[in-house]
Formats: sequence, structure tokens, C-alpha cells
Amino acid sequence: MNLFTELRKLVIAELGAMVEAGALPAGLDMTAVAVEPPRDPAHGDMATNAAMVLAKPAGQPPRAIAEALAARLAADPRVARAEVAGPGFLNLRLKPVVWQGLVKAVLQGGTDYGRSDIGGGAKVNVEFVSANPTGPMHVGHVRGAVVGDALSNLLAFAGWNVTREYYINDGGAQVDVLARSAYERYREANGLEPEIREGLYPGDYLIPVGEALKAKYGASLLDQPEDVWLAEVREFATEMMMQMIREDLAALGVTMDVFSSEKALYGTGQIEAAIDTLRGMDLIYEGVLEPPKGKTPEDWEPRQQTLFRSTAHGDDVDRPVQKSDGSWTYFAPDIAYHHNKVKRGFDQLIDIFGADHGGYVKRMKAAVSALSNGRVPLDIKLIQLVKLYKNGEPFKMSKRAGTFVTLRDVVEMVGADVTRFVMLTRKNDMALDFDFDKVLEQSKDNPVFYVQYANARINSVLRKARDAGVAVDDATLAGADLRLLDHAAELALIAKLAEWPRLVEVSARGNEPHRVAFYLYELASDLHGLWNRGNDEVSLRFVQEDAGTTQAKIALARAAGVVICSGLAILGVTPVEEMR
RNA sequence: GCACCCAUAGCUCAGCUGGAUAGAGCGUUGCCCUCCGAAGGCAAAGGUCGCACGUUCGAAUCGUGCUGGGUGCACCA
Repeated sequence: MNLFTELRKLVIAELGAMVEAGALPAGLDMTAVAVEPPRDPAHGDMATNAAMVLAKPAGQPPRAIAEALAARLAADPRVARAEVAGPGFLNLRLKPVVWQGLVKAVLQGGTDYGRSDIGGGAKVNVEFVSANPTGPMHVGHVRGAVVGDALSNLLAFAGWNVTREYYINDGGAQVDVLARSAYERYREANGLEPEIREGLYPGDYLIPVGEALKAKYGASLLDQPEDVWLAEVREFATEMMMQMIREDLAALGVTMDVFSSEKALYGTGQIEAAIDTLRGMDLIYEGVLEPPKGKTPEDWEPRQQTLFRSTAHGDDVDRPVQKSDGSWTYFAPDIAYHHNKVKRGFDQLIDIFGADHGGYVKRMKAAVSALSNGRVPLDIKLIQLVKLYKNGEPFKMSKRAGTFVTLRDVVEMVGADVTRFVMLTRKNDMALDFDFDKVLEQSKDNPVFYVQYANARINSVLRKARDAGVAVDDATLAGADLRLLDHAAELALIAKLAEWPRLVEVSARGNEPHRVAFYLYELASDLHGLWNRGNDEVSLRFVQEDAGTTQAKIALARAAGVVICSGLAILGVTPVEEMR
């Protein structure tokens, strides 16, 4: 139940009636008519811009339309007051019974309250993480993983058919480097001195890989030329890395639906097919690129290359898909991979990239636009970096020494729940500070704690009522006499709960899961505020002398708890019942 | 040189896709509390939304041009 869409229906219906009555011209476009929460609650519970939006096409002054509409809306049993304000806003005040009914609806809906069907079952593919399978995931990957997973949860909740996907970059030179690095560890496992040359991966995490290679191959690969062992070791090491990455993701609570392999695109004609598809659209040609103006690379020399005419689809320059020796560039399999996603029938694609890949956005969108004839939109979310702090001091990590903070380190230090919540407390394109101490602080300054504490308080009050012998199961609470919830502070909290379905839709439409985290913080704040007022005004406490009143109050608390749990579920955070 | 991202209170950040007097936390100032309904509460001060034009009933939000910061810029993935 979304009160805003219901009231919008009412507004549209009354506008239609005004057309019928000849008060408005026929054929008006109503799509811009919105019913929203007003910025200032003093203005009312809801506001509509209908009169202002329609003034010009209807050829009438906005206030005149607003006055006429107000008179009609005021007759609805749900509307307590309809007032024209400002340039033509129409502010609505709802009757308490509407809010009381909402509490009941929340309790009956449970965590399905707020679920939406705006996605219409459309198939959306969310590609995220896609870290190179050459080592453990580090903090840089964590944020992308959390955002992608939470976004997937959000879209699923809003009615999309979501596929979470990880693209394994196992086709390029970096997995050869992995194989060579693992081979040295294999030699080490056989009692030889490893030669970790410059350019190889020095990390200790390859030691177990070396040992596993020894267990499988014994000494048979020793002193063999590279072309004998490279392919086998590469596959073996890549598989072990992916195993590790899967476990790391699991530790963070992330489960992928599909792992797609870059290597699998080679030798199957898929790359050729994708390029041929583009060629058939006259988007592939042989040519020589101009050097970038202002900054010509030292070793620049004109080269004849196979180019993708990405400029035909909004890119700034055309992009090479084949090197001068005829082999594919990295971009070619990326095109084939996205072609593959389009062919699998997705209606929408979302890629989550690190901000350092911002340069690829236009060419990737160009490729998808061309390959799908503009049918499939591709949204690319760029994730800004995470700066680590420890007690307010920058937390240094040295890549050169091979000591970097891994995903596993973060999860072990602060837990998956805290990690996930904090990663969503900023818009994806804003840099985020992550302080190992502050995120664990038990105070109002810490949004994670603040939201969890709200839920704990709700559970605490439920326990207390139960101990006092009051039935507080959801069915009983839904049947309580909710008319007892009539205090302005209580109705205000309900109004906040009424925003939840709308917030889900807005967040999903914009692919912005962080909004959920901010909403939960606000909801927690309202809950704490009401709780604090109970310190002075006993009548606002949740547990009362009289069982019926207690049930009504607890129904509100429980409804708030339902929404908090629902929101936390989207973030992938486990609600806590007690603060300990 | 070009492209993309960012710029909002002293600090860290929201701002629901164009709405009303731009919000929150921290910090500051002033009261209150020290009660496990505990891990504080209430209130106040604090703003040229980087700058300048433009679009319209209306702009932090859209467009153009600047300023400052970040990222990336042909056979590396």
C-alpha cells in the first residue's frame, strides 16, 4: 500500500471529473502531476503540484485550478483538509484514520510492505565486482561488491527480475603473470628457491597454490619450459583464485548468480560474431587514429587498426578492437560479453565499475546501444574510492611491500554488517572515509549503531510487553484499536513509514541503494525522538498500564521495526535484537 | 588539449530527477539529565548551494561558459 500513489489516483480522478464537468479542457497530459511529501511537514501531509503543472496547458491561473480541485478533494473521506498555498500548491492533511490504517497495513504486509512492481518483471543484469582473478579482493572491491549486491536486492524488491553477475577477466596477460607467480611457489613447495621477479605477484596467498600444484603434479613440472606448464598452471591457479574470491564474497554476504568467463569467449567465435554484427551496421572500419591533442604519447606512431565507430553512438573518438598484429584488444571481448548479455534477453544492463574506469563508460554504452539497436539501456555506476582511517589517522597500506588491506581483513575487523552499512552511507560517486574505530562506536554519531539501536529498542519494548502478559504477535497488533494512536508525534512517525514504498521506488528507479541507508537513519531518528519524548510524557511510552493501549502503541513500534528490518534486508545487513 | 566525476553551514555529507523559508550529524553556544525508557535530551547561532549568464510560473537540481579538485585518455586488461 502506497499512500502517495493512492492519493495521486484520487487527484487524477478528480481532475478527470473536472474535465467531464467542463471545468478543464479535455486531453490534458497528467503525467507530470505528482503527489509528494512536502518539504516542510507544517504544510501538510502531502502536496500536489497539479494546478501549477496544468495551468499553462489548461489556460487557467494555477490558483483557480487549485481552488476547484481542493473543494473536490476535501470531500474524500480520507482528506481532512485541502488548502491552496504559495504559487498554487495544494496541501492535503489526511485524517488520523488513514495513518492508523497504514499501521495495520504494515503489520499485515510484514516485510512485503513497500514491495513494488514498478520493475514489471523486467530482466536486469547487474554486473559487479569482476575483480581480476589474480589475488584476494581488497578494500577497493568491497564497496563495489556491497553497492552491487544492495542494488540487486533493491531492484528485486521493486519488481525487477535480477541477475547478479561476475565477469572473470581470465583471458588477458595478467593471468599469465599469475601462472608464472604460482609456478615459482610451486618450485618453492618442491624445496627450490622461488624467483619472484619484478612484475610477478609476490603475495603469500600464492604459497598454498604452489603446494596444491605440488600435490597434483609432484615434481613433473620442474625444469620444464614454460609452454609445457603455462596453460595448465594458469587454469589451476585461476580456479583457486576464483574459489578464494567466492569465499571472500560469501564472507561479505554476496552470492553471484552467474560467473562469466572472458577466456570462454575466445575460440568460440563469439568475439568474431559480435564484431561482425557491428560490421554489418557499418560500424567497423580500418583506419588510423589521430593522436590525442595536447598530450601526444612519446612513442606515438600512426597505426592502421580495426576500429569501432563508437562516435556514431555518442563516444568522443572511435576505439580500436584489433591490435596492429591482428589480435583482439581488451575491448573486443568486452563488446562480445555485453553482446552476450543482450542476446540472453536482458531488458536492462547495469555495470558497476571503479571510478578509475570512467573512461570506458562512453564506449561501453556505445557498444550496447549499437548491439541492441538502442533497445537495452546500460547504466554504469562508478564507485569512488574508500579512504581507510584508524582512529582518525589515515591508515597506510603499502602495495609495494605486498601488504594491502583485504576484504577479509575488513570483515574480520568490523564484521560484514557494519561494513555493508557504512559502504552505503555515501552516494556511489562520492569518496568515502572508512574509520575502523568510528564505525564500531556506540553513539548517535554512528549511523550503523543508531539504526540497529532503534531496532533493538523496538524489540526490547516488545519483550517487555510480552513479559507483562500482553499479546504482541503481529495478528493481534493488527487488530488492536489503533484509534488510540492519535498524538501528533505518533502520527508523524507513521507518516515516515508511509514514505517507505515511495522511497523504494525512487531509489530503484535511480539505481541508488544509498538512499535506503539514509532513509533508515531518518526513520531511526524519528523513532528515537518519540522514545525520548516518552521520558517526559508517560502517555507516549509504548508500554502502558492498559493492555489495549499498550497493544496500539506497540503496533506502531512493531510497524517501525518491520520497515527497519525490510530496509536492512535490502542493504544486506542483519538486524540485531539487542545491543551487547 | 579532450572526456567523465565532484564542489551545498567551520567539518563530514543528504537533498526524493524542476517546487514553497535548502536539511542532518559533528563542532560551537546556552539550558536540562546522571532516571537501565542506558550507551544523553532540548534549543540557538551558523548558507551568495564554487562563479556568471540562460531556459520558465519556479533552478542547489536543466543548458552554456568559466574557476578549483579528482580520474582517465591509440597495439596494457
